[in-house]
Amino acid sequence: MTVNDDGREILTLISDLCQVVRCCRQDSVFCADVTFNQFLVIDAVYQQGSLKMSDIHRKLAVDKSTTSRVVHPLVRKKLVKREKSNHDGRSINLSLTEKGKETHKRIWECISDLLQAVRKEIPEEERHQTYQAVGLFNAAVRKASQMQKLTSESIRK
Amino acid sequence: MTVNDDGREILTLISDLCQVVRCCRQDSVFCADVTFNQFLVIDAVYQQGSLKMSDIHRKLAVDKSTTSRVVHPLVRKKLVKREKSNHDGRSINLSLTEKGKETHKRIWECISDLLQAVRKEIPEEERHQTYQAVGLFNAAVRKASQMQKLTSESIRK
DNA sequence: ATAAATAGTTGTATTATACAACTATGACGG
DNA sequence: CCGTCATAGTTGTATAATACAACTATTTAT
Repeated sequence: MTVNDDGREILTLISDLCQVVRCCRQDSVFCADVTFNQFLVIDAVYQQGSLKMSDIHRKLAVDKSTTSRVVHPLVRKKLVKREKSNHDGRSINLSLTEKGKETHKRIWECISDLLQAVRKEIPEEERHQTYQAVGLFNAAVRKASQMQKLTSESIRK
Repeated sequence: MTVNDDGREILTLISDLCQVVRCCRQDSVFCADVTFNQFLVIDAVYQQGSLKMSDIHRKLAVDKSTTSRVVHPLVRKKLVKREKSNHDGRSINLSLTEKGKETHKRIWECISDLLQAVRKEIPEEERHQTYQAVGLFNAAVRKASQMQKLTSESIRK
């Protein structure tokens, strides 16, 4: 396989990943009226007990404005609570309300089915290796994108 | 690792994939004023020489209306040509214009850098196995999603 | 004390996407 | 041959995700 063939294979994988990501995003819509992005926030806060907006922004790797817009409906739905930080007047801490914890539980039950179904589609002896490889691929694309972005930015200067 | 741990690991992988997919979509914006989706269409038509709208719809796995809306700007930009099919009065064939072919070439040169950068981030002896594993993961998520959708639809009935 | 950096919000805009409803055409069965 | 069903594609409508820019308020560094 030549260098160019690898390129095409990687593009095909990325294209397929786009579809797969879209599938996952859809599946969440019929569960507790929470989008996939919103669930990622709820889940992140759930795991940590409490998170700052800037933590979410970094963890999801989206713009601060996007973080604001994903979190706001969760506050409005009273799933998430926001409080000014004690240490930093700019900072806001997020935590789950009781309702938020119940919602997380319900969504996790929903999404667990999907995740277990995914798990079962992968032969048992290949699971660990598959997870490793997907993680490696993720890291590779992320790093390559960052390098590309820096290159493009320095070209613009 | 328990069943639930696997679920969480799969969710983490999917979440990271969302970010990675977003990175890829962004990188295309500064290249020939064509979005990533539009490039996927151009690329698909380029590889085949000619494709029907329904082929694109199936290949990208998006709604027919989405196919319409991704293709239309390409026709407007004169990168893609649409012609009524000889065999089926409903069907439309797409092919690249000369300008479209040139644009494909330029974008491919752009995106090749990214793809090669991704390639280099993966140790040589692990490349093939990584591509295989990502493909397997893609197929697993896709299949699981489809089964989930069917289950949810039959529950609604 | 001042400048620079950070946290977060809001304005603005683009892109992607799906569901529903529609028209036009083709396939199929009676 | 005709009616029904299916398919191809478009358009209306709407939601969600997302980023850049500009802003305010607060913290940090000089």
